[in-house]
Amino acid sequence: MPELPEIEVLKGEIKARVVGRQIVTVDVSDPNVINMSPEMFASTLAGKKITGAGRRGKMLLIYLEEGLCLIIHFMLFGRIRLSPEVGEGAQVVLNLDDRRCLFFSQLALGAGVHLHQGEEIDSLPQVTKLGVDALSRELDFEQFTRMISRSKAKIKALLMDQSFISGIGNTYADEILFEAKINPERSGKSLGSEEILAVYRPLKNMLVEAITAGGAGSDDFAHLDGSKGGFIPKVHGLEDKPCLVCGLGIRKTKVGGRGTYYCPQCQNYFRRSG
DNA sequence: CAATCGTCCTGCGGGC
DNA sequence: TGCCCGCAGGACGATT
Repeated sequence: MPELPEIEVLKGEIKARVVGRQIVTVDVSDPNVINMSPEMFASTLAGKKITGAGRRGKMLLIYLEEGLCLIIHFMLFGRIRLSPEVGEGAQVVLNLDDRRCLFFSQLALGAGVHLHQGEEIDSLPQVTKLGVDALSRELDFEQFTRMISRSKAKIKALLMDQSFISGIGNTYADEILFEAKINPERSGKSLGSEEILAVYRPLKNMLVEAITAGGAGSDDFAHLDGSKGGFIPKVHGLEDKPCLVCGLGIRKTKVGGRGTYYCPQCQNYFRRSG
């Protein structure tokens, strides 16, 4: 499922390949995923030029002429694709002036393509709720330490809490904690300064590396052209596979109701690293 | 078929 | 005692 790096990759692709194009017509075959009548949606978008792209947490922004903005949340399986032909299962199709179309599919569980005025975006409830962006310079080590050490919640739950830090989902939370050698069940409060640094470093670095790699290589993410990213998880989704560091089997549990993968040896709960 | 995913919401209980 | 916070559990919908 698309997290911060995947959205960032899509944002770059929109900027490189779609900005400057004009939307000619719009087809909506699933009105559930938009936030107004299909007629209003289509007539508002028709004739508008695509002017930019952005991101808020795990949401993709597509800016248009006249201050309009599409805000897209992909949730679990949502897809966006740029192609000369509309793919199967397209729910919303933007037909562009170069005969290509930008279309969305597999939007479910409240995922959607919502049209707003650009200046409204940062007042939307789903945006105001977001905590500091994981890649923001504002989230420096001091700030991160303050936030983590104040909380009794489990570190994995904290990393995934979008109102706390935005952009990190289940996959990268597991990968960051594996890299940090910190057990996902440890509370924020229980972490010493070195341990917090051990989480902070991969938090910043891994997200950047994943963007550079073109996002996740998993089946649930694809680029605008359908190709996959190159980021391969070391623990997430790899139950019973040998840990790349110690060779012990990777274990799966639940933390905060989410499937959680970790190495019981490298991420021993009682391990103390300092 | 049932588990799963991310988000939102509700209700419970522990701890300050 | 009262309040806040963490967290479990359910709803949602489609995919594996």
